[in-house]
Amino acid sequence: MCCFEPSVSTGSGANRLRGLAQPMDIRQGRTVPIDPAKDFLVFVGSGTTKLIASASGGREQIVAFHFSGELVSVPVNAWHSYRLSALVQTEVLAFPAEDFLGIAVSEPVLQAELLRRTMTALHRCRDKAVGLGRKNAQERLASFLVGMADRIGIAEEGSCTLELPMSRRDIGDSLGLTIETVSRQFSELRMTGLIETSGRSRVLLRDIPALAERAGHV
Amino acid sequence: MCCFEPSVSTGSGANRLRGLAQPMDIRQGRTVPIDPAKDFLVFVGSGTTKLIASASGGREQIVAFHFSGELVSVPVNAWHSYRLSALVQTEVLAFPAEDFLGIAVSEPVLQAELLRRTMTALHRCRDKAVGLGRKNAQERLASFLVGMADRIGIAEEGSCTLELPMSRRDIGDSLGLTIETVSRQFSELRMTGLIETSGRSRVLLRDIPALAERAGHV
DNA sequence: CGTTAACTTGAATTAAGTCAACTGTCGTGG
DNA sequence: CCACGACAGTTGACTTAATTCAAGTTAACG
Repeated sequence: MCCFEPSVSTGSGANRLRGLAQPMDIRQGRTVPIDPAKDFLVFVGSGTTKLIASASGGREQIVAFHFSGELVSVPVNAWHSYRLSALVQTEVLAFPAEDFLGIAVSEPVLQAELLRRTMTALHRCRDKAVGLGRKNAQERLASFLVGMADRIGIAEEGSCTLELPMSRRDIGDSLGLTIETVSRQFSELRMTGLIETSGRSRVLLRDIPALAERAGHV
Repeated sequence: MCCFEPSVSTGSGANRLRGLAQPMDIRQGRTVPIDPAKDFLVFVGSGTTKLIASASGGREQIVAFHFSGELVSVPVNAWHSYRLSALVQTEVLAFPAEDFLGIAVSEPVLQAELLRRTMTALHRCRDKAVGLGRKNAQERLASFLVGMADRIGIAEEGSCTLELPMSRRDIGDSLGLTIETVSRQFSELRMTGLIETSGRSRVLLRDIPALAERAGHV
């Protein structure tokens, strides 16, 4: 459970935190059931989740993916309605944000960790916004792959293997593209030899610097 | 200087914070000069700023606007290069993020405020990502106007006046659109009677609920 | 009052979306 | 272990929203 767990499991605030949230098992494809009346902070103990925003007209945008040990802020009073959904069998702890923050005030180390994570999420979200606002389909997919390599890639000599837990639809919903466009861009990258794929979920990144170049990362 | 100033100006950490940053006056159109080797936290004392990300090919995406009393996190180790630029004559305090956070650990109230603000920024950024990923030009502009009304609008009976400090280019760079498309959408909204404009910067929002509807806010 | 840069409008182009048909993968049950 | 069915993914042809390029207008400042 990564670097967050120590803060949770020690100190006087830890017991108070435990009282706030029951551990929950979320089955693949299910939404984390949270009270729609307040903001939540959800800790992903194991598994993978996606944070989905719904706009009008049934359009959905995946705002972030989360892996074991990560913490997600799920807002409720926003312009769009958000929900957190499990990509695989996932264990979570869902804390009402206000209660969590109340406890964190008296636990500076916990609060500092929370702040650090929130800033990381903010910086990721900004980089994502740049991609959505100013990049073409090819750059978006390249950027996505490089980003995933960073988080869940298994490095090999000069290359990197990815086992993607999300479907092409999820990738499209994350990149602001249709499933068809994502597919075409996969084919394109395959054609140029930058990646290889096998089955639906395995991707081999053959040259990450070249992919980052193609992603338009400055 | 809003609700952040009290935290800065009282307590033992306040003096330490003051030692970290000289107040700076940034002239219209100039970039806040910060050491490109480390992350910064910039407090906007008065004025307005834009946080710009540069992707390859000279493309720019404005990631956020900031008004008096707000705090901006300017990252350096990200996929894109960021800079903070003044839309009008602006006073700022620029803190090296690491130093600021070091002091904040021993000032729970300051840290809590910082956390609260960072979460607000994250939630705004997510809503923005939804717009960039899944909305058409009309919805994006409507969303922008409603958002600005929320932050700097002068409410009147049933309507709201905006004095926009940013150009059409800035709006385009913020919405992931070209200046021409922004202009056409302004005309469109004018035509349908949802807004009136006078001069380059004044906008009258005649029906905010209708605009929010058109913005695709759920 | 004149100049200049910001903004607007129009016509042609293009990247991505849509619609439709086809193919491959993977889990199930014979 | 293999065959089948269902669904995920791919590919192609056509459409469309937004961009690009170009030519006016208008607002703001000296």
